[in-house]
Amino acid sequence: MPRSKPPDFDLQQFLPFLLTQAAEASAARFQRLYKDRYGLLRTDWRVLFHLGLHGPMTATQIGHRARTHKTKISRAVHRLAQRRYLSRSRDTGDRRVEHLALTVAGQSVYRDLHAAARDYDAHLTQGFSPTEVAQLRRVLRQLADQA
Amino acid sequence: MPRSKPPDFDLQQFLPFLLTQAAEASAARFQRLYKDRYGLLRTDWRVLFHLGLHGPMTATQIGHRARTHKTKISRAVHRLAQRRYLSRSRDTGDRRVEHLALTVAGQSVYRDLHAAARDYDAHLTQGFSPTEVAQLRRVLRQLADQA
DNA sequence: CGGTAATAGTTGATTTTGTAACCAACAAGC
DNA sequence: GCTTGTTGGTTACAAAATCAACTATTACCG
Repeated sequence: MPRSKPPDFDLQQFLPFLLTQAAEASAARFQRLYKDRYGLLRTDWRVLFHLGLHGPMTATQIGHRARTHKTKISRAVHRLAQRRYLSRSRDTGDRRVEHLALTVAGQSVYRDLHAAARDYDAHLTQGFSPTEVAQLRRVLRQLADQA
Repeated sequence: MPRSKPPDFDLQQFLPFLLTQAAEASAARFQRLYKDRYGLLRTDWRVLFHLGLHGPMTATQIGHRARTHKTKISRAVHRLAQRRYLSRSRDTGDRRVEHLALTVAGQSVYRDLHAAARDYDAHLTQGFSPTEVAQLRRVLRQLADQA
């Protein structure tokens, strides 16, 4: 008895599956950069990037922007502080809040990875037209935002 | 001293970041279906789907198609077999390989989730033109394949 | 044959994540 | 002031992912 394959649904075309595969493939190669060079985890470089791009922030602010759970942020901050890539300082007004900022060492790591990220993004989008790329980013953002 | 923000690189536009966010957002809502209804893990439903779509396969074949590590597959197969969603049978020619096939119960789960996946995919792509969607899938596949 | 290498699949140890509970500081209402 | 609720952040414990090592079987090759 032959198996019926509905022609209107292919797993390889299923968006969550496809998105995950594209995300994992592209993230895997970028990971080698921050992992091999600096022993960072994914959340670590995200925190690093946020601080590098936007300047001093609090853990909650980073978590909000990066859509990352606060425990993950907390542990990443801990690791980065341990390596002296960032410094923590209590807010004088609200003593629950901690302001995070990159140290000189952290800034140097950030600059290196920032350049690497820019190159890698250019490499990834190579082979597609600027229009395609712009549209891709727009659609992806929309998919990410429709919570 | 004000911080210099290179205008040519925004983390929110960085492809691996954007892809991961879109993937996580879309996967998270689909997860509720297989997790809440059947207590399945992500790899579980992937194995289930592969068997449902392509008929009996071996663990290695599934892992290859789904780009999933063999230990993940092995444990997913174990869970599915435990729940009697699939049956395992040794190959008579090569006694290392095991042929996996959905049981009647497994097929029923598969059909339910298959329909849900189809609906969900339609829901996700709603709001985009067919051209946009086709292009999106094409680009994603290319990104996923450039190992 | 006999030995080495390759393949299918599993298991165990270590790392990382997820979930919930938690502490400390603040805010609001009475 | 006191109680109740909220927020920023950490910690504990369970679930899951990762990586390496392992068994069993087959393939290759002298």
